[in-house]
Amino acid sequence: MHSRSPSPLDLLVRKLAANSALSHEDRDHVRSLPHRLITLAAHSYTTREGDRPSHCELLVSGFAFRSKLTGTGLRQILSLHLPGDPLDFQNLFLERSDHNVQMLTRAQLALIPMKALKALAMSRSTILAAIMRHTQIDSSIFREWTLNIGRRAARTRIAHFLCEIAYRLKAGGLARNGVFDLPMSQEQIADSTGLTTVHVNRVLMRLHAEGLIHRSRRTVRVPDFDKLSEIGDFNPRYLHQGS
Amino acid sequence: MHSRSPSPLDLLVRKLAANSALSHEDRDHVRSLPHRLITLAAHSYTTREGDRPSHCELLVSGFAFRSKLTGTGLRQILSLHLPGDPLDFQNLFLERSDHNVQMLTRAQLALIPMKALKALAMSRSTILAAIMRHTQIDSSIFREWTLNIGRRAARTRIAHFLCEIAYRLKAGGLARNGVFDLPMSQEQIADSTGLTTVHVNRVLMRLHAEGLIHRSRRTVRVPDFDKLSEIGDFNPRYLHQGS
DNA sequence: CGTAGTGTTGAGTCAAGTCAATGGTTGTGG
DNA sequence: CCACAACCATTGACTTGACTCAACACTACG
Repeated sequence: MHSRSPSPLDLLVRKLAANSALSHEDRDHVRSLPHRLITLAAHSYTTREGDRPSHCELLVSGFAFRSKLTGTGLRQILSLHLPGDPLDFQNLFLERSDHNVQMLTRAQLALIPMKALKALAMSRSTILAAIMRHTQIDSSIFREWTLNIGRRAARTRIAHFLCEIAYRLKAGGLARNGVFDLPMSQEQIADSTGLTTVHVNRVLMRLHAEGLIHRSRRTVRVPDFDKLSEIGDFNPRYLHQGS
Repeated sequence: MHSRSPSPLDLLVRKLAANSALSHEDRDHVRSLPHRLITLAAHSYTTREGDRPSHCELLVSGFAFRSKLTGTGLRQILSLHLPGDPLDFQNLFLERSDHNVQMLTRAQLALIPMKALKALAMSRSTILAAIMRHTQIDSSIFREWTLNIGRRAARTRIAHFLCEIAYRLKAGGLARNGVFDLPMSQEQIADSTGLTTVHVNRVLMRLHAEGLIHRSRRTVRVPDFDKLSEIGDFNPRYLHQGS
């Protein structure tokens, strides 16, 4: 075993190995995928609906999201991506993207040529399985969002949304003592929850007044996660962590 | 090449081969998967949230759907499955199901032991890739539903829903001249679109009065698909057919 | 210090929900 | 074949959660 220099691809290895068993050999193969690092400004797109993606993107730092637009231009945010998340596995076997991928903040991405990733995946089925498992967890989150948007009242819906972010950030080591960064405007929260900006503001104000959340700028503190979970009808089962 | 007797697994072969290139050898392997046929009554479950699925299910005849419930018992239907659709690829690499799978009508299922399917998929990466592609199309449909429920008005939403079903049924050879079976109660349509039964009824009545749809029992006729598509903001791109 | 993006608030409206009753359909068992 | 039960569709009257419109305040940043 020779020593290796740390690489952004370690993030990908960690992500895949967290949910699937990967041999040392598999890990080495992932780590030696060709890639290059780029930095993007907040709001910039990496993929637009209709694009033929040529690279698979790994979010090294910063936040990103996926979205779709209606014919009249209304936006729905479909998912949120935290540092360390791969962004494009959902498109791996589709010719054209059916949604947009956009940065929420300034972000660093590792770009892995789709061809190389696909070739590796096709030659090592454990890696393909690990990727598939990751996309299936992604899909489970889509399903929970559908339930959230379709069947929960605004207050519950927003509480649920906050719980998910808090939980995922904590799992990724990005939250301490219930304090975390949520670099989203209220408009973006509205587009994530199927509500309007004004209504999101009112609900947040009320949650704040009730002491369920504390906000200053883009930092949120949740003093009692269990209480917020109850209000948000949140159960992390759908995130398929551990097990 | 020897002759083969027709089998329910031909449906699976057709489904997978429709979207991915599979060799004759691959097809033969899929066709020779172990399986057994069962018949289920309308409304029966094959999977419940929390279950550890042991079989992968292929819908041979009849209709099925996936759903989740909120803590207070409200239901959201997440997807609809037509004859020929596989039902459980979404759970292939997850230990526990995060949603329910339920029959809409009396239905025939082919049950394929998960182990056998997984073993085949792991030994032939083209097959795993075909399965993955299928689940990714599934996910694309989840995303469109999220947009539909989150950002479109009731009338548009229901029109969109009807267009999707009509389109998919037609693609599967299950609609003629814009006439097709929609074996769903208005309550089920409501749970699919994030609306209430009463409101679904009013919208359907209005669409009917405007001549955009004709209904009798569980049969629907769409005289002008393009017009309904326009009202429903429907574009079949997200179904990733052909290409 | 101006400009653009956000956040906050009030007043008024409306799409969709709630509640409740009626009638129609389907299926089943006697 | 009828009668009952269970489910489903339809409608009216009323309510409300969320939206719209329109100000105004705050913050960040060149």
